Amino acid sequence: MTSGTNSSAPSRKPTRQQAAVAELLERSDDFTSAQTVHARLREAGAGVGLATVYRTLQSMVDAGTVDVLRTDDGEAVYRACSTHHHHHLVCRSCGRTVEVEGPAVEKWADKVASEHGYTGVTHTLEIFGSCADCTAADA
Amino acid sequence: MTSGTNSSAPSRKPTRQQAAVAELLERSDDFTSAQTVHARLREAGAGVGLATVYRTLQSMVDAGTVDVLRTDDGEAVYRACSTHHHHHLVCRSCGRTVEVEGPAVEKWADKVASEHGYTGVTHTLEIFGSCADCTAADA
DNA sequence: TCTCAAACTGAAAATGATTGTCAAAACCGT
DNA sequence: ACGGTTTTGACAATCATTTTCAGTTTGAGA
Repeated sequence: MTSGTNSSAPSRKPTRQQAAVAELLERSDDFTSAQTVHARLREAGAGVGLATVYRTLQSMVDAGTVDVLRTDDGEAVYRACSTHHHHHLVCRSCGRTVEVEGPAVEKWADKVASEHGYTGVTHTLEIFGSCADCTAADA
Repeated sequence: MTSGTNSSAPSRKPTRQQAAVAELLERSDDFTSAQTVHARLREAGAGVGLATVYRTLQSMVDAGTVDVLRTDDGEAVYRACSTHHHHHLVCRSCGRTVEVEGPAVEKWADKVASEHGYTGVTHTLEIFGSCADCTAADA
């Protein structure tokens, strides 16, 4: 129900395709959709099946090595991120992303939730804006 | 490009279908998907076309009378909310939703963003957990 | 009230991301 | 090399959402 690929095993050696997806993500700074990853890999010669891209991305999310969020139109986008808890400051135009932390926010969310009797609390927080370069370009 | 239905006009009298969708949302406490709204209206006798449900929901979002967010699987869900800026505390099991405010969080987000040179900042923040009732039921 | 154009509706078809299927291919330990 | 397990990938199936387009409704004016 969680992954289907591997669940609790110490993780095998990544296959060529898995490595390709992982490396592509490492190289790009912004969130990238599965479709785009697939297209880029194809262009780069190292073709990887679309289904495999989705599967790999999912297991990476499960493994916590990749963050995922949804664009306004519901498309899932992925990004290789640091493993500790953080949030994202994303440029609305170019996608440039900065990881940010806000310990105070975490505490606030937990407090508010427990005040209302909620347990097992998690939260999502993304900040959007126009980065300096894009703001300048718009002028 | 924004709505197609109405954009800057002082808004006409709502049609029977639009009223039906609006009333249904008013009556339900939790976030509801377009598909569900459509199904409920159909059951209730007052049938409204699926396309119309989507169109109506969208213009309500544009008008700011309804909040929208995405479930984990990317489905859009809607809820009639107060018009001032707020966030949601949503029960993961039953969907029970509480509107919460966090002025400090707003300021923090703006500050962090501007520190990184981002302008025109917006953000999304949702808190998920298991409400008291559901936590009890699980025991 | 009659008329016409603009706005609205809805059934059906189109779209597009994501997932499921399943036979072939890559791997692994023996 | 051999049998068993895992992964892959082309393709079909799903499913929410959008678009199309012809028929209906609405509103302002004659």
